[in-house]
Amino acid sequence: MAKASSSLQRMTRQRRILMEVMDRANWHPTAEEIYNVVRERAPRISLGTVYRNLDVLSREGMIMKIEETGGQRRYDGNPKPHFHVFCLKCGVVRDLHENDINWDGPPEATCPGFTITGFKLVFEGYCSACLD
Amino acid sequence: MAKASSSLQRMTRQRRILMEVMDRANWHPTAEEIYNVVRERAPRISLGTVYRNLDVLSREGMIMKIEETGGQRRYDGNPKPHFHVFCLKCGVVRDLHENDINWDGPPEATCPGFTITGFKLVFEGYCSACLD
DNA sequence: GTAAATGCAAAAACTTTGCAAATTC
DNA sequence: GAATTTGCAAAGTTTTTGCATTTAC
Repeated sequence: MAKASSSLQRMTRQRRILMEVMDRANWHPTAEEIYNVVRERAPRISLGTVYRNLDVLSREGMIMKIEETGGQRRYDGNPKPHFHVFCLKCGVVRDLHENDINWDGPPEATCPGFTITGFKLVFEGYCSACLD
Repeated sequence: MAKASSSLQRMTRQRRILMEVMDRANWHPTAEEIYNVVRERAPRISLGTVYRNLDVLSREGMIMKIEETGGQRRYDGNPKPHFHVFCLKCGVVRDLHENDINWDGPPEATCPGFTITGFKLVFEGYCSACLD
């Protein structure tokens, strides 16, 4: 089994600001949107640094990466288990909490102001070839 | 509510071959991989046509688009409800069927040859602003 | 002091699009 | 014959990367 070494070795100013921004974000921004917010406090930060840190934080389980959005990837500063719903037309993403879901069989959810038509469920882990 | 008009108006040679390829695909290819297979039978097809048809077919529910893969989007020729598992390291995607999942609460799955560490659940539909 | 992280800019990767020509019904 | 679809090529988007410099510990 691969050693789970932390990738968070140095708390740089840029990383700290990014973490604070994600912690306070109450929506599901794209990397570029995050970049624009972080830039208010770290004007010289680069988009590359934002991407690198978002990768680190999501690998460390401190944020969530949402790929199933029908468009650009989005990020969620809340790492606690919860789920999402997105609009097939405009792409907006909203949170869904465990309590809003009927777990009696394949999940069903109701979300005020949303007509849900389906869901996607993807598990993740390691195949035996990659598990050393 | 928007009219659910079919986007499959003409069965072109390219579209038919693509549909046959997807129907027989027993793995989860990327658009480019599909392009390479289809090209064996339709050498002049363009990657743009592949993308356009993959979009049409997934909007029509004839194939599945898998975005939550940690990398490139992948496509699944099987439109029947089923789920996926992917390797966080090498990115391989495998199928999971309903019966392999424990639906008693938040889903748990076992998949031979796979160590599962988590899952993502995303609902889709239409927000009230987009539902006309 | 040393290794990790950044900024910059370029490149890579992926996807969409405009338009004339070809094709389907 | 009319409207859809294609091929081509270009452009658009999104993400990653190499490398010299800076920064954290």
